[in-house]
Amino acid sequence: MTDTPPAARDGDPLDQFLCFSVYATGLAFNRVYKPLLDRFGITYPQYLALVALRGRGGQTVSALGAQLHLESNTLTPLIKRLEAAGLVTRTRDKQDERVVRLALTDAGSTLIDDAIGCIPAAMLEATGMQPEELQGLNRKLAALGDALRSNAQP
Amino acid sequence: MTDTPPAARDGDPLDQFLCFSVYATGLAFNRVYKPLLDRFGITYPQYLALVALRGRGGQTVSALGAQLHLESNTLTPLIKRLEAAGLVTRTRDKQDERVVRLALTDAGSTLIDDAIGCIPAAMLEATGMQPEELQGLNRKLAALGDALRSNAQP
DNA sequence: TGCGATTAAATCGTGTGCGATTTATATTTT
DNA sequence: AAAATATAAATCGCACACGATTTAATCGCA
Repeated sequence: MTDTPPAARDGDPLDQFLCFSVYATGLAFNRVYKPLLDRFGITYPQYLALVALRGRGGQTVSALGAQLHLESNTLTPLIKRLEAAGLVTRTRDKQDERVVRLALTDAGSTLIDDAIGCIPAAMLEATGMQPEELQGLNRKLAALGDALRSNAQP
Repeated sequence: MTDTPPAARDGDPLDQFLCFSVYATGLAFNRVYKPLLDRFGITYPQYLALVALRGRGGQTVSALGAQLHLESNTLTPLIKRLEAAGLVTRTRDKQDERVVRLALTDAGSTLIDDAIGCIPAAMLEATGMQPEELQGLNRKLAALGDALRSNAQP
């Protein structure tokens, strides 16, 4: 039993880090999503933005950012690509010209409805796990994310 | 009870997606890590690479990529930045000139030892959770990541 | 032996993330 | 009302990720 090489016995030292599991699982999710989303011509963050806009139209960039935990420096270019693809409209608010209001176009609405119709099921399949187990993991991870955000710098 | 606005009752529709919790928690981890790593002049992926190289010197780019779940298109520039910072050496293997062997410099070894000495404790603090709880989450997430990778395209 | 396949890294282009700054508009204060 | 402050987006530069391709070296096998 003593002839097991250290690397094999210890495994990857990174595997001890929860942050690494989160990081690597995020990469893995992206790789499963990519071929599915490619058929719709969108990226994963764009998919998230469309889902968020489907839930509530007329949102500002800041409000969308609050949902995605992103700011305008990331969102503005992303949204402009969605606008260029004809999926989203950007309109300056008449009451307050500083804010930009976002909405799905008909094409964007149709696309995200179609995507929601097939992608979540494919992703569930790819996890090979039971929905209840994934839901439990989701709750714990969401709590962890909340804790980290509440203890971050700003 | 019927006067609760839908958005408040349902919450963010994205919150139903486990992939989003993974994504958003990854962002949150990064934001806690950033000020800690800034003091060492490295990024989070660079930190992971240094930890992996500390565990085992003389690795090839591919072997490091297997640990990080990344490939040379991502790693080569990252490693070159570590080399430029004097933390890592890149050496062509004499037996097989295709492979590049990586090792920590003394400065790199000292830096990552110092970082390991204080950062994990600070991160644990930032989660506000118990180590056992985080370990359980780590195991479940690692299993999820493995499942996703085994069901991905390549 | 030689030449087509294979392999390891590197390169390139696109799309995020994000700190820092800028621009434009609104609000507050005096 | 004018100046100072605050706020919402946008812009800029840098560092990942990653698909696709390229370059260089090794291998395999007729």
